[in-house]
Amino acid sequence: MDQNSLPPIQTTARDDAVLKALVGFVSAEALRPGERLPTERILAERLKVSRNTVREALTRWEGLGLVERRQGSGTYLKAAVSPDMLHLPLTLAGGNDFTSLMQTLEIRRALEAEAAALCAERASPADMTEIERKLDIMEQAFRTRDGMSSEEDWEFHQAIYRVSGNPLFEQIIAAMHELFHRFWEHPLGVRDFGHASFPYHRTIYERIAARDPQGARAEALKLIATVEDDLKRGAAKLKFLGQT
Amino acid sequence: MDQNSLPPIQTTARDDAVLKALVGFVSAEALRPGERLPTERILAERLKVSRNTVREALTRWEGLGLVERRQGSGTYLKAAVSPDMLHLPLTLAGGNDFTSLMQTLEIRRALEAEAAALCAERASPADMTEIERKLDIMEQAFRTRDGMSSEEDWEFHQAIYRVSGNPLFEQIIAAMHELFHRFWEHPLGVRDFGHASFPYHRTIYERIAARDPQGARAEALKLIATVEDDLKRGAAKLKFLGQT
DNA sequence: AGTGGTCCAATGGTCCAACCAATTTCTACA
DNA sequence: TGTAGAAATTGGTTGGACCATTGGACCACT
Repeated sequence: MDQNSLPPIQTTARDDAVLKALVGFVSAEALRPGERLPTERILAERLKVSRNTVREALTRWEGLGLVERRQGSGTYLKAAVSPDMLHLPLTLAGGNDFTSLMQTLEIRRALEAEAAALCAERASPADMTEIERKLDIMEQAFRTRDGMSSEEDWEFHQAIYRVSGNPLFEQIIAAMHELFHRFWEHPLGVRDFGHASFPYHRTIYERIAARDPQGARAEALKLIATVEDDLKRGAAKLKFLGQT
Repeated sequence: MDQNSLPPIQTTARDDAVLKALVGFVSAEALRPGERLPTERILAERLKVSRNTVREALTRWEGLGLVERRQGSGTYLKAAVSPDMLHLPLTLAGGNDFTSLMQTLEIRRALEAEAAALCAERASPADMTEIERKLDIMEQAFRTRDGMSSEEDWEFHQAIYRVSGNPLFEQIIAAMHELFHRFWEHPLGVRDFGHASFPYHRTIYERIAARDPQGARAEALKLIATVEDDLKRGAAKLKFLGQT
């Protein structure tokens, strides 16, 4: 039997309907991020549903990062809303241990390489200027403080993601960045952590400037490889010292 | 059930506290996906919180795909829950259009290549047997139906993600698979959609079997490239016909 | 033994009315 | 005119009620 010939019927879908109505409202009113939505009480009255139902719908949107609620103030739009959005809720089993850090690094390696390659294909002259500016700032910070600067480093990489033309790169890696950051603060006792990765920032930039996707991909892979090496050294050191 | 695994929560930040308490409960009871959570009324009573607050917390979890609620039956765990989860709500603007499909394909290309490379490094003999089995099934289905079979094809790729040793690959791509699937059903009028990618499944397998990470990476990139080409052809065709 | 029907308790879904807590706005006083 | 305090606004929480669906128990009939 064809499985699709008997789809489950849809009986009740109150809050989904509320969501749909909200999408329609935001579109009709042309609300832009930062603007305030009607109050829950007004929405409940207009949509002829209880305030509880409105709240469930808004809770969903809040979970998706589409909306921010401020008690006493109101509910504010945080991102553009369109009728044909697609949501991919991901929950990663994170953690601070060596294994999960390596796993997130593997994901980052994959995305970093691809973003660099796409960047090399698509960067406009203006884009290149912007990336070079971020690179200069990063190198300057490196020389001044004689060490990797996670903040300027991160901005350089973000610029590449942005120029890649695919917002998903930045979204995914940004979500994992918190994890990296937490870890960056305590570099496992490896004093020169991140030093090895420094030169590859410029080589990546050069490959992008040369419109060489494969070269950019290769350099990005080398960069992440050095970070992985540092991570492994740190883990080995901790293990040697008997820590977890 | 252990009474002490659901202690009353502290004041302020109610629903976040409820979520934290729920995480603790699931951990303490070692609940596995598919098992049923306590009813909302019981949770409300144990946590000394109103049922509405419990519902808001569960709505969050439902939005994250962690939990499924069935009226009249109960609330069921859909995924493993750990205290240090990382939530990553991705929102794609535009559902079925060409741009967002290409964007997800770019992500998939990145992850597919990396997973194949890792797979080539880490696959055990048993793993290789499993992958080859999936490959045979897929090729069999291809010859029988004279066309790509999204189901068997998907299983082959999943096997690779699994053998890569990094669950994040499967999680991220699985989250996007729904999009691919919806699209696969309506291949944009390209009759032989996916045909071109067929031979690369075996070449990927061969590179993995040969313990050749770079080769596996290259073959995976070729596979996705054929899919992208099909997608572009389909988009051009639609544009030619004046559709959207 | 199996089939279908009926009933009933459990459970999530919705609603209401009130109050709490944070924020904003208005107002009266110095 | 400036500012502290009152009042209104708004999201957060509570408790209670009822509805819709589910799934098991029980029963009559074949």
